[in-house]
Amino acid sequence: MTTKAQPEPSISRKRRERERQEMRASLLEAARGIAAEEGWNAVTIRRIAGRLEYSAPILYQHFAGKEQLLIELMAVGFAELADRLSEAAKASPEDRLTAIAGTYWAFAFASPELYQAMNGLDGVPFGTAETPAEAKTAFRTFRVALQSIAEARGAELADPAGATDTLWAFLHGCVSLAMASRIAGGTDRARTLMLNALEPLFAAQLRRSA
Amino acid sequence: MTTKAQPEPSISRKRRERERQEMRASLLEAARGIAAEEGWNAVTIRRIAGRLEYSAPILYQHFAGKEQLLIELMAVGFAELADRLSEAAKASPEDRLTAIAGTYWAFAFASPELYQAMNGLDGVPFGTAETPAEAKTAFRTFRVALQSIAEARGAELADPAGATDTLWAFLHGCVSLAMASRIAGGTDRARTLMLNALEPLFAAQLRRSA
DNA sequence: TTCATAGATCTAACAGTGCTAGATATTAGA
DNA sequence: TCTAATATCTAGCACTGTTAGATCTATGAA
Repeated sequence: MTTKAQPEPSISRKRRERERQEMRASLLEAARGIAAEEGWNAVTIRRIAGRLEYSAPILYQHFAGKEQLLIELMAVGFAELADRLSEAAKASPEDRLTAIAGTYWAFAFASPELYQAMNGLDGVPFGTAETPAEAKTAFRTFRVALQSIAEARGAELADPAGATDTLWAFLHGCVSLAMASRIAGGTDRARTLMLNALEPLFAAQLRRSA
Repeated sequence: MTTKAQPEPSISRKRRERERQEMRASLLEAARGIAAEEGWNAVTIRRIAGRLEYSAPILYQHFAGKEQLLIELMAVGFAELADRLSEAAKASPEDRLTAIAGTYWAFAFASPELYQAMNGLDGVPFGTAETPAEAKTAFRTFRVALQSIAEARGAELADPAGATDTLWAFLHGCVSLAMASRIAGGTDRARTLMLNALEPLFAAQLRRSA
């Protein structure tokens, strides 16, 4: 592909290109703003455009469709997260691990709408509905199993409920990322990583039996 | 609330009640089937009903709306998961931890559509789209930080990429559940649990420097 | 057997969705 | 001042979840 020598873009052409970029950014910001205020299922093309006092089809001058806009927003989120993580990595070596994790957490909860877009959690439809009884049963089963394992080792869980939530979160994190093809190497590698980390994570939940 | 003595429901009344329950179950199964075959955003009321050769409004005879049906399906999923977990808990104490985790994993990937409904991952819109460059940057930042921490301890990561994915998955799992109000005790407790488990999880990724 | 009623199911419609085609303003540069 | 490019809009399509009202069908009593 040969790059033809451009005849120096005219002054107003440059201005319009800049305005295009600004419009594009405004659309992204509008979508994010609506999501922040009313959740992702309030985000419609008409409302995004309306917030900037434009009509709906304007969006297609800047994005291939709604989904493309969301993907772009996901990229924005990851860029921001990378920034913050590298900032947190400047903490002293002893504090660094906590700083990184704390920053990740803070980022997610400072901009839940972004975090949701980044991780395909659009809507979070069940967040409001109370946890169904069946879910509690599943959790309880899990907790009892963990306790039985501890007991078999002549120990007990320091905080049974906490241990349950912690290990459950880990399993869910592994599955969730693997299912979204977010772990390089495919599901087999993901599964192995999960199983490998399981033992130390569990062991840390134990204390000697009284 | 006083329970009035019912005049013994007639025979056909009982039959119709049973048929109602069957229809209800069929609707749930139809929704799940479509999701399994074509993903959750192919699941529309008309298609659910159509699969049973009914017209759309039939759904409202059994559920308050589409979202209610999904919530019901989530309950079905948790019930099934609880079943499998309690089965896995019958493994010998040494194998039990692995059995539980493996069962959780197997359940999720045997019925991804159910797992998605249970965890508000409807659509998984970005699963197909390749990971954006920004996400890779964020991962890399994270990995470099982890390596620097290891180094500061006079050790190194046995598998840097694996350690990165593992810890990332854990953070994501914690945030994701906390954000969906799935961890009792609120976000503060969730955050504490996460930070507490961080150290052992990280330590397990180390090996002495060569 | 006849008939009013309760129940099941449908058709038609509504407002809202993402998206597209075609018309219409607005601006740029000759 | 005029032509061409750009920006933007209006109108519409096929679809979504949902509701109202009509229409069948089966029930249990007279």
